[in-house]
Amino acid sequence: MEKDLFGICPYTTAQRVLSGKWSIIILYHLGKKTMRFGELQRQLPDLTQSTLTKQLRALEENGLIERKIYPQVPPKVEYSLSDIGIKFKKVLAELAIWGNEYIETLKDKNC
Amino acid sequence: MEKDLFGICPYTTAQRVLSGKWSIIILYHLGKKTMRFGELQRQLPDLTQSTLTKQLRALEENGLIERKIYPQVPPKVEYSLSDIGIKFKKVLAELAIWGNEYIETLKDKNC
DNA sequence: ATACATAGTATCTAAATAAATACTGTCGGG
DNA sequence: CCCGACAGTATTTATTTAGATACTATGTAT
Repeated sequence: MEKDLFGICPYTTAQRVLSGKWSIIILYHLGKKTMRFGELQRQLPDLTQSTLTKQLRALEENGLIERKIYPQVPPKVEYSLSDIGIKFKKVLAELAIWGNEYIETLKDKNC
Repeated sequence: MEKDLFGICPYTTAQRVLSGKWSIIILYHLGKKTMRFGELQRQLPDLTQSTLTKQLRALEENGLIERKIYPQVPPKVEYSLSDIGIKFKKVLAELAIWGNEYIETLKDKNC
């Protein structure tokens, strides 16, 4: 992990972690419970396996999630939120409130 | 504005608005006060004028900000948060708290 | 021996995003 | 008549991100 500069603005930092198409929903699902790869994939039918793998690796790199490998066959790998990932749930909660309000405004404009 | 589907998950919706490299910081700055284009650009020296224009247009399309043109010469254009943009400030507040905690964890791992 | 389940990798292509750079229009001041 | 201020546009290029598709490993069950 070769993360760079300190003293970075918290907003810039957050943006870096959240950009992309799937980070928020993945964090939301893992926030509900620890899940295996396959289970998570079933929650998210719109991304392919390789994309999901990449997203998970990125979140792991950034320290938001943890990956626990059980030495079994067939493989078992569990994904869960890290400590800082758990703290992110507060953001998710506000995001959910806001997202719903936003959806309402779209309906009002019926577009 | 041809935004599509309703009944969308609030997380997916939020993600769509936040993806990209600059949305959060721009919203943060406009949350402090209404600003003219040039003033905003001086706050954000890391993006070029054309990139800033595109980001602002995207946020406007998504209904998060408003753009007020004063018919003057030289031109004066003010950007501000819309109603739903103002509501986003609650998310920003949580994001700031989390972002700072996240930066702390990076320091602990000194990377 | 063969098939199945799980969690991947490896490549390649496509799409989306951002950056670089140069150009535009108009009014007032010098 | 030219310059500067402001807020852009236009075009091209580069970078980043995601998607499609095919392939892998291994132990158990049939």
